Parts: sequence; C-alpha cells; structure tokens
Amino acid sequence: MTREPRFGALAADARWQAAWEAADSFATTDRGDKPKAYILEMFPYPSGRIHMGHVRNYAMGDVLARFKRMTGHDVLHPMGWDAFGMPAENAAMEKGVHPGGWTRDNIAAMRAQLKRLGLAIDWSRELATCEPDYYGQEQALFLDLFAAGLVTRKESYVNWDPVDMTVLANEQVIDGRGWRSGALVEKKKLSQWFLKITDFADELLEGLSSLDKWPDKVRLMQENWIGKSQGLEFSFRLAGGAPGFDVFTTRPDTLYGASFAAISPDHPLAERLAKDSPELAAFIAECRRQGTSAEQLETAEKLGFDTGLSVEHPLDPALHLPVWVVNYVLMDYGTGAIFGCPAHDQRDLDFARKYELPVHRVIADGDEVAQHFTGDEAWTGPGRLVNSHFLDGMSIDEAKAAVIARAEHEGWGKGTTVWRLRDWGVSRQRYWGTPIPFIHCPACGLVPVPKDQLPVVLPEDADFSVPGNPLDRHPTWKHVACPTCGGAAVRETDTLDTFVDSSWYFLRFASAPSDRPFDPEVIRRWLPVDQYIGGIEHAILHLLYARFWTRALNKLGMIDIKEPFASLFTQGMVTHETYSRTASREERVGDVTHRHAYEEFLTPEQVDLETKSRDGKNWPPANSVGVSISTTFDPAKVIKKGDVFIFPNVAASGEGVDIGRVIKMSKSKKNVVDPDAILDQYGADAVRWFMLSDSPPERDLPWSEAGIEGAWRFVQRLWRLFGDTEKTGEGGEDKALARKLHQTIAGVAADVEALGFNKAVAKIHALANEVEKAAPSATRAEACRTLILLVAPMLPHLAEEAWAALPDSQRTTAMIADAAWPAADPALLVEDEVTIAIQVAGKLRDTMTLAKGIDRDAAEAAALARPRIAELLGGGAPKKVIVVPDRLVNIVP
RNA sequence: GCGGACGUGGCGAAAUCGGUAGACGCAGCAGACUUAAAAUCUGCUAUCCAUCUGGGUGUGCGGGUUCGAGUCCCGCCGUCCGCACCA
Repeated sequence: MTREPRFGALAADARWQAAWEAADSFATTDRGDKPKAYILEMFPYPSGRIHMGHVRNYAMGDVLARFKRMTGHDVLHPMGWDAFGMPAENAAMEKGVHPGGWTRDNIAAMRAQLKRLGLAIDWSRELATCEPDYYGQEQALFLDLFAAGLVTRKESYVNWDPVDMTVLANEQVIDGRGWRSGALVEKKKLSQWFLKITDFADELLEGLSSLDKWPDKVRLMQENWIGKSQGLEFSFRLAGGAPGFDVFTTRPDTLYGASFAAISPDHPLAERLAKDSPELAAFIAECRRQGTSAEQLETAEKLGFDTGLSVEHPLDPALHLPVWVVNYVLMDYGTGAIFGCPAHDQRDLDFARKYELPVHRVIADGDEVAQHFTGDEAWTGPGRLVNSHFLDGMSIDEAKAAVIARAEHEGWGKGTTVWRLRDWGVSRQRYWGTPIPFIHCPACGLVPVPKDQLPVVLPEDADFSVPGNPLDRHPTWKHVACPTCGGAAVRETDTLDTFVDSSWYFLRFASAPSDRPFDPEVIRRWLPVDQYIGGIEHAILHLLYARFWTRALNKLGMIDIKEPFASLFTQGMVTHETYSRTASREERVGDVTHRHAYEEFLTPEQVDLETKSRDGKNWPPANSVGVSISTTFDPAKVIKKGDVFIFPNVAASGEGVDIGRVIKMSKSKKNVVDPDAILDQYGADAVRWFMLSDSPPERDLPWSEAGIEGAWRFVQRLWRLFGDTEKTGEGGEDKALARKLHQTIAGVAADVEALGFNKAVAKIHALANEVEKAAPSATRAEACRTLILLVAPMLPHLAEEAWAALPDSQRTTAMIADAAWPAADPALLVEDEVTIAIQVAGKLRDTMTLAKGIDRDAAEAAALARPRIAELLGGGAPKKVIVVPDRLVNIVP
C-alpha cells in the first residue's frame, strides 16, 4: 500500500473507530491474574452538546486507560449519563417536549460526539440514570438505607428556590442563591426526606486522612465543610430558678468573661416571648428579612433586643446575665443560643460596644491583665487565664478542660462535639428524577413500596405547562392501593436529588445485574476506582455524597470498601480570551428614546487578530478584507506583546476590538469553541494532543487557534517520521539516540502514570527532534517504530495508521490497540558521560564532560586543572571545594 | 473576617532530593526551497553591556539560612479559589 504524504486524519478517525468497534477492542477484560485498573471520568450531564471541558476530561482518562491496557492491566473504562435533572424539565416547559425524549436525544447526540474522539471505552456498560433499570435499583438501595435507619422524614425549614419551585440542599445554596437558578432562596417549612449523613460525620472526616492520593485542596474543603467543633454544651437557668435554655461554646475557658446571653431570633424562647411583645415580634421579622449574601454579611450591623429576662451564671449563680435576642446567632448551628464574651470574641465585642454592655478580660494579652477591657479589637490570641477565680493562671486548654470537668461533675453541662454538616435533604418536588418508593396510607402510615413492586416508574403522560410538581398533579399516578392493608393510599410524589444518582453509578458500571443493584463479588474485584478524574466544582457536593453512600453500603454489609475513589484528580478548565466592543442600543420609554452603551461580546470567529512585529513593514496594516486599519482602527486597542503588536478587529469591518480576560468558556461571554467544528477540521488526534500539551492538567488550559494548529503540524510531522521505519541507511547502532529513546520510554511512562501529560508530550517532542536530526541507522529506524507505540495512548488513530503500514514482521499484534508498551532497557537509561558544572563562589564559570561515577578527588582535580578556573583563582589555593558527584564542583576561593 | 493555592521570558510552561534557570511548545525574526503562495526545512530568540571570546543582572518585593536558593525560613505585595455572623 502506498503511503500518503499527509496523514488523512478524518478518514483515519472513521476507519479505526469502526475497526475498534468491530473487534470489540475495549471490552473490559478480567483475566484474574492481571492487575486491574478502574479508570473513571465523572459522567456527563446530557445537555445536548459536548464542550471542550469534556474533551479535556475524557482525553486525559483515555490516555491513562490506553496506557494501562498497554502495560498489561485489566482495564475498566466505562461511560454513562447523569441523566435526571432540571434542564430536561425546563426544556419540557419551554418547548413542549417530553423530558425523556429530550434527554435521550441529547444522549444519542453526545454519544456520537464522544465516539468521534476515539475513546477506549467499553460502551457495553453504558448506563443512563433516567432509565428504570438504573433508578429502580436506586430505589431498592434507598429502601435498604431506610431499613437501616439512615433515611428519615423531618418537618423542617428548607431552602426553597422560588424559580425552580423546589427544595435545595445546603450544599446547593451559594451566597444565599440557588446553585442553578441564581434566585434568592427562601426559608419554608416542609416535611422532607433526609439521608443521615451526619451519622457518618466523624467517619467522613477521619477517612480523609486515608485519601493520600486526593488533592490536599479537596480534602481541606471537605474537612471545613464537615466542620467539627469541640466544646461545652450547658444550660442557663433563668434568674429565679426556672429552666432556661442550652448554649454551646468552643471557649468554656472564657466563661467568667460572660456579660450577656444571646439567643437566635428563630429560637423557640424568642418566638414564645414575641407572642406577648409586638416590639420583639417586629424585631424578629426584621432579622428574617436580612439577606445572607456575602456583601450583606460584610456590612450587616449587629442588632439586638433586650428581653428583660436574665439568667444565672453557672459558676456563680449570684451573678445575673441579661438575655438578648440578636441577629447574629443562627438557629441551625449549635443550640441557637450563646453566652457573649466580648473581650475575646469580635462579634460579641461589636455588639457589647453598641449596646454598652460590660467587657471583662479573662485571657491575659501579654502583660495586660486588667479586667476592664479597652479598645474595639477582641483578644483571640493565646494567654493565661486572669480574673477567673479557680481558673487563674491556667492555659486556655487547661481551663477548657477544667470548666468542662466541673460542669459534668455538677451536672449543668457536658463536653460535646458540634458539626457544621447537616443531614442531606434529598426531596425534590420535581418530575424528572427517581421517584421515592414510599406510599402514604391513612391507615398504616408511611409504607415502603415492597421490593417486588419496584421499580416505581415515572408516568409518561405528565403535564409541564405550569410550574410545580407534575407528579403531584398527575390525575392517576399517585393513587394506589396500600401494599399493607389494600386500602386507598397515595404515592410519595417527591423525587430524589440527582446527586443520589451519581452517588453509586461507579458501582453499577462494575456490575449491573438485572435483579439487584450489583454483585458484591464483582465489586470486590473492581472497586475502588483507581483513578477518578473530574472538575474541582464537585469537591464537596458529589464527592462527599459518594463517600457517604459508599460508607452507608459498607455499614449495611453490602460492600467491603469504605472509600469509593482511591485516587482523585481534579482537572483545570478550558479557557479562552474574550472579545468585546462597546455597542449601543435604543430603548423607547414613553415617547423618549434612550441610547444605552453596553459591552457586546464577540465570538472568536468574528474577530481578526492582526499581528505585526515592531519593524513594521506592514505598518499600518490592512486587515483581511483589505480595509485599511489606519482609518478605522482605534489605536488605543493595540496590544503590545513583546516585540509584537496585535490589532484585534471585527473581521467584517476592521473596527477595533477589546481583548478581555482569559476565562472559562461560556455561552454568555461568547468565547466558546465547539469541539465538533475542530474535529471536522483537524481530526481527533490533534485535538487530543492539544488538550494534553503545554498546561499541567490541574491548571487551566487556554484554548488558542495557534495551539491547535501546532498540534496538527506535529501530528503531520510524526506521520512523516513514521515513514522512516525501514530506513536504516549504512549506519548500525547509534548509541546516543538509543539512550535518548530508552530514557524517553521510561520518562513518558512515568509521566503518564503521574498524569503529567504535558511533560510526556514535551519528552516526545524532544525525542522526535533528535530522531529527525539523526543520520539514518538501524537505531533510528527502531526509534521511529517505537515512537508509534509511545504516542499510541495519545494519538490512537495516527498510531493505528502507522502501525498498519509496518510490515507484519515488525508488528506484534494486528492492531496497536492490543500492543504492549515498549520495554526500556535499564542499561541505556544511564549516561556514561556527564556534564559537570564548575562554580567559583557559587557562580557558574565553566563546564566539563567526565565519565559518570568519577570519584570526588578526580572531579575536583579536573575542575582545578581547567585553564579558566586556574585563571580565576589567580594561583591561590581554594579555601574549600564542594563536590556533588556527577553534578557540579563548587570552588570557594 | 477565616482557610488555602499560586506568582518563572511576549505567551503556555520545565527544572522530580537545595546543585548548570528557561527543557518542550506557541508567537516572532532571519534564511533556504518555490514563478508565487501554502507546506516543509535551517538558524536565532530572558535582559543589559561588550560584539563573535566574555561580563553584569534575572524566578512578584524586602530580609535570612547555606559553599550554593525558583526550591527552605520570616515579613510584605498581588492574583485566584473555598467557607463565611459556625459561638
């Protein structure tokens, strides 16, 4: 077969994707005696189109999966769809389509797009969470958790999103707004389903320390989210002896510094007192109106209302503290009540100064021990206890222990732990989710749907024409007979949070029997996931829920593992420059027409980036349509980058364009590049190569036209090089090239193993450069052949094409997809000569080439013998000589 | 406010253990090939001085430890991220 001078990427993509499918090349193998590798990328939501972030994510996982196959592992590399969720329902409301049809169409479109990338995925394991064979098993698991007491129903205040008309988990409220809709979240009291993630708070926190292959950042974020605080919980008695209320503190040591007690506006006592006090009721209402966004908290003033009640100080009942209702105490943390110690808490101090309450120092600030505390900055640092009776002279830790011991001994309080983590509210008043498998019977109460009646399937004929829950208003779906008594009953119409769906899909990929969620034996073989790859945006929500779910199933004895993901990698985003110009738009208000200037974003295709160098032969330049920029271009918009001047302009008109920040691709900023268009132009391998080049994978990757073109050029360069696999010339062995080759084999393997794709790419480039320059030889021909294997995980289509062109005698397998990673010869990994730096007083002055492993004295002598060094030393004897074997000699004169 | 990460050429970056800073790529410049263009190939490309040998400076800024610091320590500045009235 004659060799094409250029690599026909599009034809090769199609040819090899079909060949892999025909041969079922990426079916999961389980040979038992081989090490396993479960490589998983976070499964996508089927929004309709893949974006560059997906391409980067799946390219990384694919390189690793292919590399693991080449190094003799049994590889599980599956793909599926996180298919329930709001966008499908929104589409149903806006376009009148069915969420199921919309979702399944999107899946089909995105599957086709992903296949164009040539991913080594076992598609036979594909799953979609919106199909009954998946969510039915999820319902079974939910019933198991219920039976184990890990599911509860509580009447509680919930975060209500008034736009999506649903409840949100705390994790889904960002700056007081719904994470999807961006609407201000309201507090609403509803009966809700909860998963008792707080039962596992301690375990989930402790477990983090075992996750040594997770990014520190993610572990820290989870640690902060779980938020463990240890301290003292105790009861205040109202003055006169009536029972009062409980408070929690992490600073029991400062108890003698208390000057008031404070309760939340939502505290039951506050609500009770408000019944007889219109002023207090008004104050509480005012507090509830306050926003909780970042800016509002920043500026919010401390406000309080004196109830007129007072409580007894637990260590000195003669001492009475006034009880205030204050706006900065939250009902849903601790007990919703505190004691105020202004000297050592900034918020309490702000409050005390405003309402002129006493401020007593109880922790010495250096030599400052006076009880009367001055200034507006609380002392929260270390120090000895002062003005505190039996605690005086103790350290903070000693005093904490002493107060807790006394409280427990006297029975008015106890040492306790408080968590920031709340139970996971999983009820959603939506149609497009997993139905919660319960029935409400007027006679029997809450009845689980018997497992033999699962799955509880969503009705197809739902009405999406008005907001609210279509399941609840469906005419027939919810009306069923009670499984226990047979009487008329109604189904639960809440569905599960979609984060439940993604909390166990990694188990179902490994094992998907039709009659149960998974086979524990198979789970034992494949889990935990060896490498999980996805976005940092899931650092808390998904990753914490999945850890909880795994631990819950472990507690139920269904699986052995406690942690689902042994190694986690969070990849960076794909970014792009933004382009904009100042535009204006007319708006008629009554009979007056206003002109508004606004920033109009432009797509990369609309913008022409004229690039000219300083010597400026083409200055002033003309743009691509021949419009002289000198007449229309705004000189203020010229960007200088080194010696280069860039004239960003609207391609159609030459009008100047502002180049904005390099940010994540987003539709609103119009800086999106569509993967399909790039695939059409350059093929899968160039896109994959670009995604892996240059930027470290955990950092953001700036997309650029020049970058993808560079990747395309390199693919073509390799193709030309692969034409030299038989060209041995007269030369035999080329020792230097052989070394470089084997060092690269070992180096690329190590880099890929560590997900250092940019470094692996650099090493392949360096090898290609050397091979190109080398004279023809047997070694060079071998290097060309080996290079095909080295790029196979990253550029699979190019590699197959080049592999197929090799004579049979040079191929170990029919397809490179089945080939083994080349072995690096250890003897060739070490150089026999090394370049040694010679420093004088720490400054580099010369270098010399010596045999590797030369002893210290010989290296020192060789350095001192160099004429340049002798000259610099001026004949004097060096004071000191430091020799680092095989690296450098530093002479101190 | 609390916690964390990061800061290296015009740009993306490398330097794995404290040991030759800038590998590799992009952009740029010069040249070769070509009627021309594209493609391809060769060379140069941190900066200043000197010009073909060299020397000074240089990893955000200021200190420190060390024979030697991008790397370790202290203090600033800046950027980004997470949490946020969490008692």
